Amino acid sequence: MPVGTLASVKGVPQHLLEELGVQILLGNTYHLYLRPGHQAIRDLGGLHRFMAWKRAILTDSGGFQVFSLNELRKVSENGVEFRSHLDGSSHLFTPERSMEIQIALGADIIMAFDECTEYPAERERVRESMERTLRWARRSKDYFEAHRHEVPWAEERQATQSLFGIVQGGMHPELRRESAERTVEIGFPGYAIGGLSVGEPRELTREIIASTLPLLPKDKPRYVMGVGYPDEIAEYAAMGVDMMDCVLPTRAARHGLLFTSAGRMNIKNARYARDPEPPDPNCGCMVCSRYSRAYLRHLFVSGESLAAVLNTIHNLAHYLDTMRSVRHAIRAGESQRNRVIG
RNA sequence: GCACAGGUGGCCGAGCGGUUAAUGGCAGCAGACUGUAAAUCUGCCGCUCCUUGGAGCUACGGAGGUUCGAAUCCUCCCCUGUGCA
Repeated sequence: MPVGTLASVKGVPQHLLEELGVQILLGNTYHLYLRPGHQAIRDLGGLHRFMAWKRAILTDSGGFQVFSLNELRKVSENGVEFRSHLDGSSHLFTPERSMEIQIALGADIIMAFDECTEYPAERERVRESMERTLRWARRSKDYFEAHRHEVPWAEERQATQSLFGIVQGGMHPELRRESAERTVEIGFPGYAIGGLSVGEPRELTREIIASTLPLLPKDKPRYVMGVGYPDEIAEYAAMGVDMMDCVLPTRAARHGLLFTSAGRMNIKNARYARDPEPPDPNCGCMVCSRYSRAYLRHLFVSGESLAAVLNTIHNLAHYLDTMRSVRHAIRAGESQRNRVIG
């Protein structure tokens, strides 16, 4: 899932995202609440209509901002008090508030309000945080079920709109287990593993995913939040992860880092100044089939906004291709198995 | 010709007797980025060596001078800008 925090995948218009084959976008509760405001979006017919995107949308609950806005927030049992990064004003996010906003945005998948625990953290601190996330999950679900119909588009969306729970528990497998089991107990149509990619070694990320995944129902979507590099997402998918989101392809693109079949490529490097090759000769995307490294480098070092646009398109294409090949492999594997079984 | 104001490292621009290889910014080179406070951030950036940390050399228009010590003070010269002839 490409990340479009502010109802926009920075630099890439929706029709191009469709052309790239993007099926679902991620938006953010906290940001859209601050601007333009969830009421405005609701009044404009919901986030899909507002941003002219007919395909699926998932909204994050604001839980990650509990982590990322570390300096600007205060966590209590009731919720989190944020100081807006835009103007410094104070805002209280509770599970109920997060649900209210997300219902008003009207995404297809909305996320329970959680606390993304920082790393490193003392075991007790992680446990406390995990317990709070569980209580918030309960409250999120209760509010969602009681109020999900209070939007103009409730009927058409009712059958499909769903609330996902989020597993926390830091880097402690036992806490992850407990979090997973109790989240499943609450019952959601899909489950996320949160609290990863917060600065821990990549090896740890994989271990936690590996140990947590089997604890989540196989017949429900399993979503790892905030990962990863191309090789990582393929690996996680192979482990059984169904969904992932990450700002990496888009942010890195804006910073001049391209992901290619040969690995990372810092397109701003001087060595590409006279390189007529496409960024990735093995990539069939609309950027690689048309532009050279030399041109992309020129755009980047010149500060042309087209650089961000083209780099982002390529990186998204690369990520989407990666996932497409994962799907093909899965299908091939299934037919292989069916053949064996059949 | 006269009067002011200036000439600083690739560029712009601080410094105006010592702690100054010389603040900043730009340009340049490289790195980071993982549920987006990110078109951001970090490092390097006179030359040559040993390569932790150092050593040597060359530098603030030019040439002299004052001083223990000068980009900083003095003299002359060159150049640039503005104004007046």
